[in-house]
Amino acid sequence: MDEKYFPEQIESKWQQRWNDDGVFHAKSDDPREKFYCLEMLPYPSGFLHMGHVRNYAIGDALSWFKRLQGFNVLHPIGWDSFGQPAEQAAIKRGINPRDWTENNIVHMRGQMKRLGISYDWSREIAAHRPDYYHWDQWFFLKMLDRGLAYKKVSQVNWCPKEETVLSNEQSSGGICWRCSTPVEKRDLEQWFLRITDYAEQLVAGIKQIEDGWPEKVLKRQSDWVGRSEGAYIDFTVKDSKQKIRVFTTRIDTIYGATAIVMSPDHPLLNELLEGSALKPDIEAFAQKVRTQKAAGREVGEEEKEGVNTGVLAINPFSGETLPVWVANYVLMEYGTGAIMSVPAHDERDMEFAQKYSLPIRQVIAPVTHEQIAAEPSPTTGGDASAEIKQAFTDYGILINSGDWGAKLSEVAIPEMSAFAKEHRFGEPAVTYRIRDWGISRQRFWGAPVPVVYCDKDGMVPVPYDQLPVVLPQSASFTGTGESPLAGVPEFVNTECPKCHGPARRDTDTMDTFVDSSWYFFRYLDPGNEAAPFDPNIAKRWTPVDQYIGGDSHAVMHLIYTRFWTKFMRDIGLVDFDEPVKRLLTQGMVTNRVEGTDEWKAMSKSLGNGVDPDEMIKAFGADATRLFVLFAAPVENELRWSETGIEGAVRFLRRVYTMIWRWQERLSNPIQAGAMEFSPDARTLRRKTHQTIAKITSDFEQLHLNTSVAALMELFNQIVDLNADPAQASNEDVFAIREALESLVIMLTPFAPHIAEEMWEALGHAGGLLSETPRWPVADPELARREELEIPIQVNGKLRSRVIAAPDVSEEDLRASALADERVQALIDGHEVVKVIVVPRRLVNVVIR
RNA sequence: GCGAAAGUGGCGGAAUUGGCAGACGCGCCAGACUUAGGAUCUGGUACCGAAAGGUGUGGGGGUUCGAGUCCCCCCUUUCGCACCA
Repeated sequence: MDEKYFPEQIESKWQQRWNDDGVFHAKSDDPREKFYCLEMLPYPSGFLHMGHVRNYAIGDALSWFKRLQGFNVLHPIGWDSFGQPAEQAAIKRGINPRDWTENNIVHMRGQMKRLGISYDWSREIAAHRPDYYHWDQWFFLKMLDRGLAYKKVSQVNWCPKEETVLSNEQSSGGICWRCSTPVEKRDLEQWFLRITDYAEQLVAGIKQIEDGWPEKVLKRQSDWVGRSEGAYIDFTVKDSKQKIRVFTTRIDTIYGATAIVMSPDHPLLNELLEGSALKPDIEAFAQKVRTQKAAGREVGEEEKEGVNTGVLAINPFSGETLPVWVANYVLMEYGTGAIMSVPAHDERDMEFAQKYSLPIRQVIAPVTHEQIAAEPSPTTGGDASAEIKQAFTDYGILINSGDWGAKLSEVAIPEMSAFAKEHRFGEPAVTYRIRDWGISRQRFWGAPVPVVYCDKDGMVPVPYDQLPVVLPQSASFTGTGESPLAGVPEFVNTECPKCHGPARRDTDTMDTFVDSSWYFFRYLDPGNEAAPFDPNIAKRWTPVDQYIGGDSHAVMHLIYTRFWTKFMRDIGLVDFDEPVKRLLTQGMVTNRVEGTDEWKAMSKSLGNGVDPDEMIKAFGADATRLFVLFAAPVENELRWSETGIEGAVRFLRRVYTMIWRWQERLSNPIQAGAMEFSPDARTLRRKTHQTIAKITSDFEQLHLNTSVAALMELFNQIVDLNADPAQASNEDVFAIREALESLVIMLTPFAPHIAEEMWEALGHAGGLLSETPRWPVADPELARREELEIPIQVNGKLRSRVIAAPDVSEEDLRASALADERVQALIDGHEVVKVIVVPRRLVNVVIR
């Protein structure tokens, strides 16, 4: 041990020691209470960036905290190693994706180890290895067995830059999640997973996790699923048996419907227009809309456009005849692809009606609480003949609505739905916005879809005992949007499992989000060759106690993994609905983009990246991690600046130097006996216990920045004591040892290497981790303030203070406030109206 | 356009949830030690004022003995959704 602080020596020493002793090995048969701490597994791009460092530093701090508290902590890591960048490297530079990926993993694993993150490396997994994607394929077949995987031709999202299909979640907002390129639409035959079958559960399950997940993420998920309650209503086409079914959430406005509007893609359209002179015009219009849509969504709202079909339909409630239009603002993907247009009570319908001079009829009137109380009459609340220019979209009271007049919307909606059902022209209905998950990718670097096609037997799943379907060594990487696997005859040509005749393999691979939907279950049992994992072992560790990652995955990974868990529950692998109890979405680490005022996430292409290795080299892993955690609350954006990190080094060095200074004195035992603490020593002891209490509770809420601040405060208090090791009394030594040992233990989650080093210097052999919990427990007596400095206000303004014992009575406090000289001077000549005494807080004298 | 969240020193950010605003750190200023200082240590650092004192948490109003915190209006920023019937 050296008196000077050389981080690289200390860090490599302890990394070696931890590794040799296997201290981060989690054992499934350990009887202590478990804690599963998980960070989102990285894509092996080649280099860690500071965002990773922040992610792992947070998870590591929590893992250490729980370990020191005596929990059996599982803290694993792995690689989300299938995906685009590997293939791009192959296309651009001719490198084999497998070699590229493996090399990157080697480098990044080294970086993680140099950071000293306390992972259980024996559980490391990688998605691109056959022993992992074997189980992706297994899950796919299970879904196929249950009808949850299916193939269909549909309009899919296509990223023109990456030349691949994207799921709806990956193209949210109309742009590619990875490269932000606007997506186009293409008709392709694709594999889908029926996530829509779980739509209801994905909404309902939110209740189970609402205490542990950020509200923001749950709101996005709930919006994404887009549950909507309403009704289907059938409008019979005049002079025909055809019915046009619409979905509405506002059946109470149906008497205000002045048109039916259909999507240009509506399948019924062709039939309805049979023999109509308008057919060519309408088809031309539909084609125009399709072209606009395929080009990708424009920024800003498109003008509403439509054409009258000449067809008429009958409103089943009123018997009224309505024109049927086709318009670009009605989406085939939502509801039934047709709507009833109620201009008076829907903004979009209003805009459309105004443009094409459709009638606007008010059927809902605003209603006040007084009116509700006063038993409203059919005419209450407004003049129906008045011209309306703005849609009134709130609930209100029905007018001009036949038998339903005078009812409140809330009452009319369920009654009218039931009426429609009774008379067989409609029914209550729930619709969802979420669409099935398209998982086919025309890519090489992914898990092959385990299905073959036989001329005789058609589509045949690969039998479970023939898994995994292994990716070939290589392929021709052209980046043309064709599956590279299609160009590998050894792969494509196979034997039909049923008839043993010649057959062709499916040449698409699965979305990499399949891999990440269940990876944290594989950590529990990574070597299992018979199943993805043993349910009994999983029971021991799951659900995940704390998950940490960026919120960019709020409606991608995080919704897929919830879906996957519910599926695993249905096939008996797990016995719960929600995989993650608590979720932390950490803020991004940003850096100024060279030559601009913009702060953006660090990336190679922007040239604003910071290399963690350089930080480690210059300041040490401990200081780098400490700084990242101290610089901002974990959920905030962290704007990188190198000036602050020196403060972290300075702090660590000062603590280290102090330990060194006291080492000798502290390692000699002091005689037990009655202790008489000096006022300064008492102050230090109180500070120590207050700090323990604060940090312990801060950790529960992951307020890591304030924990570090509290450690610094405690250290400053020790410095203020300014004791000389050679002269210090036994009591001082006791107080200082208590403070320093607590400080070292509580510093461990932030700077584990130097903490271990200092713990050893304090005379403890065997390292900080032990069977008995080391985390200090605050003495409530000492953590409480010994005396209070209570502010005295006059008319709400601070005028003086009084020192009092914590248990001072209200009367005494009032008396001492009124006796205060300053206060008396201010009272002089005024009337004391009242004196407010807040126990332990303050006194406010109100004068006039 | 709709929705949500947030506006506190030069900067990152604290504030036991209605009770001493600015903890902790960065930066800056002064001093000490030094051949030297981009090292270290000590002190200072919201604003106005020589001081006493006054003013201060985006702006305006309100509730309260007391408001960074609660309520209303406005402004700004960030994020999410963008025809979801």
